[in-house]
Amino acid sequence: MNDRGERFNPTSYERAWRDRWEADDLYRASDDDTRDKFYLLTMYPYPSGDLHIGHWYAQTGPDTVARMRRMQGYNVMLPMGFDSFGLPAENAAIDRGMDPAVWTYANIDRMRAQFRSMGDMYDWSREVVTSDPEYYRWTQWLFVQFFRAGLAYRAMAPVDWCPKDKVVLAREQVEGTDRHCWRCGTPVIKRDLEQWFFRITRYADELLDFSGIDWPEPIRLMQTNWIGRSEGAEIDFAAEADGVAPIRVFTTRPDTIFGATFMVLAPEHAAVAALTAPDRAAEVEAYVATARRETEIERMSTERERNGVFIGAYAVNPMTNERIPIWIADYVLPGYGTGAIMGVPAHDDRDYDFARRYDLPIRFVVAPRGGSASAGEAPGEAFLPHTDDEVLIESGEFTGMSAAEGIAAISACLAERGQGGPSVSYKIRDWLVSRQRYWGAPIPIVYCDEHGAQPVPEDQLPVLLPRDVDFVPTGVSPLQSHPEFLAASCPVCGAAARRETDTMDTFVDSSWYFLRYCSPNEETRPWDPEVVSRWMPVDLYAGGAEHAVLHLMYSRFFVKALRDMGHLDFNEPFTALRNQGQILGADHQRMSKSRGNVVNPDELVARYGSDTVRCFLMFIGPWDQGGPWNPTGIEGIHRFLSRVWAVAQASGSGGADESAAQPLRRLAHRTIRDVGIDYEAFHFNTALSKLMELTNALGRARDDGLAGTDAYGKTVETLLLLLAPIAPHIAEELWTRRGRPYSIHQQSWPDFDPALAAAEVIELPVQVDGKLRDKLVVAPGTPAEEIERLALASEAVQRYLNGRAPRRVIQVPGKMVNIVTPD
RNA sequence: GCCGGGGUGGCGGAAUGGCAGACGCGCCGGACUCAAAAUCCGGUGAGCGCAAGCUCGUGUGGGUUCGACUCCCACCCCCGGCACCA
Repeated sequence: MNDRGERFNPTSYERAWRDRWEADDLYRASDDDTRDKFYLLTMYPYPSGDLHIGHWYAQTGPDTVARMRRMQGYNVMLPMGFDSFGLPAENAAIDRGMDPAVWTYANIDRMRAQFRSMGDMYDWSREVVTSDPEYYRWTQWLFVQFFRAGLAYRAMAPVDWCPKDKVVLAREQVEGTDRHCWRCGTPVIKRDLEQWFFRITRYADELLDFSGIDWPEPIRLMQTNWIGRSEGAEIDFAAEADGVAPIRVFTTRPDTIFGATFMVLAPEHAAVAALTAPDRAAEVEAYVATARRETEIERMSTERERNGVFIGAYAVNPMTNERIPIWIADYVLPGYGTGAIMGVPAHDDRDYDFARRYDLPIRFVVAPRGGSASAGEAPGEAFLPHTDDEVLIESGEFTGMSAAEGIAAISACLAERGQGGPSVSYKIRDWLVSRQRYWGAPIPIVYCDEHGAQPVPEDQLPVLLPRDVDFVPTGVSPLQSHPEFLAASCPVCGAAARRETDTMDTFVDSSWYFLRYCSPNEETRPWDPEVVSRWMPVDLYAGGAEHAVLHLMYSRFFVKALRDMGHLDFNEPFTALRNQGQILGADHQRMSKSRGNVVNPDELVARYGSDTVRCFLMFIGPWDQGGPWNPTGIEGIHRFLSRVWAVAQASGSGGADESAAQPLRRLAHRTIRDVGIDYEAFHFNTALSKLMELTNALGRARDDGLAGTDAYGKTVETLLLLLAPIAPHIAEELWTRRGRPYSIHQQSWPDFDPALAAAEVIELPVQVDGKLRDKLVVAPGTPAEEIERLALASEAVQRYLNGRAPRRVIQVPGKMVNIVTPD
């Protein structure tokens, strides 16, 4: 012991405080609190085994904000849980013979303990584990609601199939550009299988509307692009073949129809077989077969040459009445638009390449207004008109119109003639939710020979996942070979029926977990609607940007669909969203066990304590930026907290000069103002730098003999209150050591006095021609004329002015003076 | 290719039209010590100068402005997303 108190030793008290906070239920969020609620959600983790430093990074920022909100008087809920269904558990079962449930729950136990060492203010009484039957019972219940509402349906869809293992592979189990099976290396093939879908496309337009939610612009753009709304027209081209219906194409540029010189169908298009001329059949069949075998990656590649085959049939352009040849080519995708296009080579890059390759006519029908481009000339490249400076040419009655006018007029004309009309296409597809996997929530459907697919009655939920299954890879899902699981009876007629063996995508689990947190113990319904409408929507959601178009869009879809079914009374799940950056390995690569670059925080916590690790992570840079892991500098943060320790325990003798401590008091008020702003904006690094400045100022004041002043003591307590959200343990320890009442986390956030926070004197830079030459020290509010007089009187300014009168004097009040010299 | 984010000392970063480099790391010097560690104090963008001070400096090249890291135009590089969507 010395006069600065005992040594800073966080391990001596951190754990004890966490135990006490937990024993006292300090963070229990009450449903009946009358204060304003603040629901802060962080993305729950997959229980992969151990927490890594990235989890600490992601969680510490939101915890800091949650703690400040609580001190500001909000009823804060910060829940935590586990997204515990998924492939890694099943892999552990296959590779190591472990029961996926045993593996998963052991990981959860370990991670829960690691989470507790962070000191975050989670309300663990609300914990949600998605693989618990008490949870997935309601995931299944939701599936049934979607099914009844027509939002869940079954359809054939191509899936990746390993011909050696005879098993359906998930997208992430297909590796490399040659698309081989991750287990045996055999190239995968496409197979059509019955799959379950959620009809998210029904909400495409509403999902494009982000009004009223405060989300990062990049995320909104990613979702917008993913949904990919395009306005245009559908146009019927009569087929020159007996008994074949007109072929409908989708185009965003109906104004260019007079330039359509051929038609291209996707190889999968339903009309191909009927249209193909006998002498073309062999070539067409070969092409279709190749396209079907081809991998998505090959087909999607923009590098490859566009190729196709003529099918020996013709269609009629409804505007020109010309016969145009029909081709098939794999650059036309079966799933977008109508799977058929009109080829306008003069005004579309892809059609241009195709026409050049196969010597198809290229006809210009759009030209610059007043320009002299003539049709029929071989162009250097296709050009895409997109402004009103261009007009239609060679387009019959539409010649002379702008592109926009042409789109409207031609669409209207086609509609009038019953040959199509305005139309909208989307890139987004319905959400494929079935997985041919074991470790997920079973899809609650049974198949009856008589009544088809029937939902399991709600009072029979959950459909429990059997535990006594064999994980030796046999090529089929373990559920397929489990007779007791398969056997069911039809809910309609009671006859023997077969149970669905597919399980749900884990993104279904995570599309509603934030609702379950509100009333996690409901046994007769998924949530209590009253409690949900009290807590929801989430006020602030913090997590990684990698979920921009998956989880974050699925959750929006769920909320909108459940609203329309009458289960919810709001439109959006997450009012505000903030994305943290990603902590990369020291090698600048994404952290992963296989790369061996994962940083485990446990040993850092053991060495420096939780507060130091928290502060260090928040100090290394802007929270939304992330970056490669580099522990250099953690000592500096440890020193900072050690200085906090020292200045908080300094004691002074009486008779200290209170007025000499006035600058310290002013700095304290300024710091209250600035740190509050920074925490709210997730600028934790600059908040900490201001706390360091305040701490350093306290150290100087102590060395100047001011430790006994009232201002010093007040400033120490201010420092502890501002530090409490980001370094909760040391703040509590020092607070109670000063004899202040437990707990600092139940204190009010300090107020600042704007008069004290304002600067007492201003140091005003004086520039000559924009270059700094001198500084003036003036009181705030000094009149401009006085400042100008002082600036012009400056010796340095006089030297540059050299006897001349200034041409101009520019002042920015409180900021600077600039003197502009003549010439 | 398209969309988004970014590029500032030896390093992490601060400043979003007004003193570039706050805060911290590292390094250099000093105090304390028999010595070291720890701690504390001072210095630390580059160049020139004994100094006062001057010049240059925020990816590159232009521009706007009294004044640009910040705004505009063109380009280079790094990271992320999408990728034949008609």
